[in-house]
Amino acid sequence: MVSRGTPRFGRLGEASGSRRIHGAIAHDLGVAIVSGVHQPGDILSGEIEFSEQLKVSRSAYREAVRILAAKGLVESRPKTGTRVTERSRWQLLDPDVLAWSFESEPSEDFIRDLFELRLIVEPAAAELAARRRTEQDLVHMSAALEEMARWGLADAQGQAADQLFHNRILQATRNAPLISLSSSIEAAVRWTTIFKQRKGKLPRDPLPDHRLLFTAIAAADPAAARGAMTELVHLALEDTAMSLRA
Amino acid sequence: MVSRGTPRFGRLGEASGSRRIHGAIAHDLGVAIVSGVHQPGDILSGEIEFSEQLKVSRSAYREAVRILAAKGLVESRPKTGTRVTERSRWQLLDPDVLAWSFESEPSEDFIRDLFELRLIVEPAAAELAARRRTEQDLVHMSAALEEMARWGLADAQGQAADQLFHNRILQATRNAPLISLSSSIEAAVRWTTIFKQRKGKLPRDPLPDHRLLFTAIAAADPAAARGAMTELVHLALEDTAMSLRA
DNA sequence: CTCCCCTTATTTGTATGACAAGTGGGATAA
DNA sequence: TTATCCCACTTGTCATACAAATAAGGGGAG
Repeated sequence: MVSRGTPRFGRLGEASGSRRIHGAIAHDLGVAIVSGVHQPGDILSGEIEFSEQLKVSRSAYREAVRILAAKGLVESRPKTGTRVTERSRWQLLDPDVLAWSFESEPSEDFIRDLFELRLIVEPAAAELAARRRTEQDLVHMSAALEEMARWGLADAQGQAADQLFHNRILQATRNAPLISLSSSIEAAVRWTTIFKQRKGKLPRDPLPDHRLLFTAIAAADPAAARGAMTELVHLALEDTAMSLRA
Repeated sequence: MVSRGTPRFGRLGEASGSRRIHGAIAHDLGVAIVSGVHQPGDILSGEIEFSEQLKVSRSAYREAVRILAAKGLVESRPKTGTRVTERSRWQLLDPDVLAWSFESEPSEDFIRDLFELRLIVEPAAAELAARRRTEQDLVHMSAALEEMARWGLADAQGQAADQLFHNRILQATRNAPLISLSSSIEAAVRWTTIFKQRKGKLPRDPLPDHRLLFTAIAAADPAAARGAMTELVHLALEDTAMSLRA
């Protein structure tokens, strides 16, 4: 059933969900599903058989399935078994599902769709931030921007600062669901963007555009903030497409 | 620890996740968390103790916790126990989390934020639909609209047709992540809107606005489609706010 | 007295085996 | 042929035992 040889052990870091066995299984199975190894409609082999193949207990395997079911990837019923649900029912914007998607060379279409969504949401978020940011928010953004400039964008610290800067902007929108959505997407995309540094360089230095965005938000200029963020997302799209094609 | 008396049995229908015990526990615990009974930082009593209180096996309880953890509501580690994570890490847009939120009288703020997000996403979706809809899409939308008109909006069949109509529009965007996002939100909101029919009536008959939206999409007029959808979301906001206040 | 390491108790994680419940499909009878 | 019932198969639940992780407290060295 499962075609992978016998990985068993999750990757190295990955922070959350790889240490415990059920997390590792969920991860591997999740990747196998989003990458098309198990296609919608496919029925996974029974719990006993599958768990024996993986050499884990049925409990651990079942907990993994519960995780996947919670994200809409599978659905299990007595007698029928556990089947992969159709793609339209997957929680594509769940952070884990996104991460799994980007781990296995997502399709061009998916990238396009995702950035289309970003181009809808993030400029609007920037606009809200420009309207609602407090002085405190500006202090935070500015600090992150400084860090970004100090370390450079090739550096890991610089990447972290970049992420922090964008997060500060989201916080300024004071909209929890919007923050939840955007940070999920940004985190997933940024994950892949790390590789871009190795092969080839950036299409263009993004720092000036970041400063422009900050200036617009500081000036409480919604239209300018929207425009600057739109530009940044476009840049990110080029980066991502480039790093995935290479 | 758990303050609820002894429900044990989930509600009546609810379709998914209430039948099996682990689903019921996840549901009850999920509601308890989003409604603030267990606040972020709180540590739930140990697995043995908690599962005994609920009179279920430890396995069933653990599977429930896995579900909640997959949605970011809790986080469990050895020795420390299972603690409710801070709200910023919750997957607020997960269909189940949304449903649980609406089950327990969500705060005004949350409603406001959610509709703010809808006002960002859905008009944009309508715009995309106007650009990309095929003749086939129009046939589907038209059929749903007819059903809506036939049954009326007070009827369950009419509600279903309404939902179908909006879903057809989303399908026409050809953007899977956007579909995933919008349908989650719409489903959750519509769930509450069912109650509105009982007490008080609608602010205004929404059917003409629906027809306007359809016409705009059929005419491939993105700007008009955006405007019409914006109007519809505003209407929905009034409905929802009204039904929750009452 | 302070700091560090190490032991230990506690909690989650995994394993195993047995039984209950549900359900699709085939056997059976009209 | 059609409808009904029964059965085998799969997931769901339970109970118990043990392993692994780790926060906290205690003891020893400086």
